[in-house]
Amino acid sequence: MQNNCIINVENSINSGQVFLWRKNGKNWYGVNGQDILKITDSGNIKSYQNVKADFFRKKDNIAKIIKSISKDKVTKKAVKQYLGLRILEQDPFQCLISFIVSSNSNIQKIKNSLEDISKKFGVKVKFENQEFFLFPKPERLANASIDEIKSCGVGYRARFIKEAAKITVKEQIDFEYLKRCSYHEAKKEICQIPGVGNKVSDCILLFSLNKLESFPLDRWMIRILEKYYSDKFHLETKTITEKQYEMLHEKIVNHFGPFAGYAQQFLFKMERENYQKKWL
DNA sequence: CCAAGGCCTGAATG
DNA sequence: ACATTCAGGCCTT
Repeated sequence: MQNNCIINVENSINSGQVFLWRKNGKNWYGVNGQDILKITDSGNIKSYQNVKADFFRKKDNIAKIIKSISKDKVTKKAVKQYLGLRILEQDPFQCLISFIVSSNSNIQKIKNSLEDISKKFGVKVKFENQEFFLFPKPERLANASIDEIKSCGVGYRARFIKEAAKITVKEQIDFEYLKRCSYHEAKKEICQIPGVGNKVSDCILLFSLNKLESFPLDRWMIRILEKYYSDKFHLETKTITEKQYEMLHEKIVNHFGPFAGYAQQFLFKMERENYQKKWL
């Protein structure tokens, strides 16, 4: 019971949720929208803007969640192995752009691109004697040229980024509303944004909009399902169509329950570690 | 509704 | 060296 309350900062940051983070000595520093966060090894957060954000989702009853998602041997093992791994609650706009950038890419490149975007369009600040660039505001990216954005190494995603920023500025998307409404409603809304499909939207919903039943199905998760859950979720085709994705997600929520997103995060972390994949 | 092909980029593979 | 291939997908045909 007590053990379940521990937060493992390292595992949480190094699990493919966030990209603009670096370790300096014992402390982690990261960009979260218009804020910079410092996390000490004991898990205390200091905010550049003095904002009290629940970055580690302490509001979640983690003991209850872990009990809820531990439906089979595989998740039980993953949860035990990476106890303290948490879903992070990020700035929604940064999260949106981050996962548009992530599509058809990999962690190192995503990190590089996002760093370039911050440097080029974000405001430089000093925090604890270190230099940081805040994540650009939607207005700044909405007004940037496609070529300027492309210079950050994002290729064809540049126009998606500009368009997503424009939609945010025009308030055609309301993150505060999306935080409150249902998973399906929020998903429908956010999939309207160009460059945001099934997988990317599930990441945004899980990591910034409070939708814990969201279960991003990327290549790794599909591989994991094939490897450990072939009896429960039979996957025949190589490419997952929209309809199949939807049906698969329904089966997944039926199995793992309303906090399926946590199960996804533990499984993803476990398998990537098994293959010794690099993080930040 | 499904399948196939194209897309920026850079690190890894042959 | 150089050419493929591939990587946390999405969009168009």
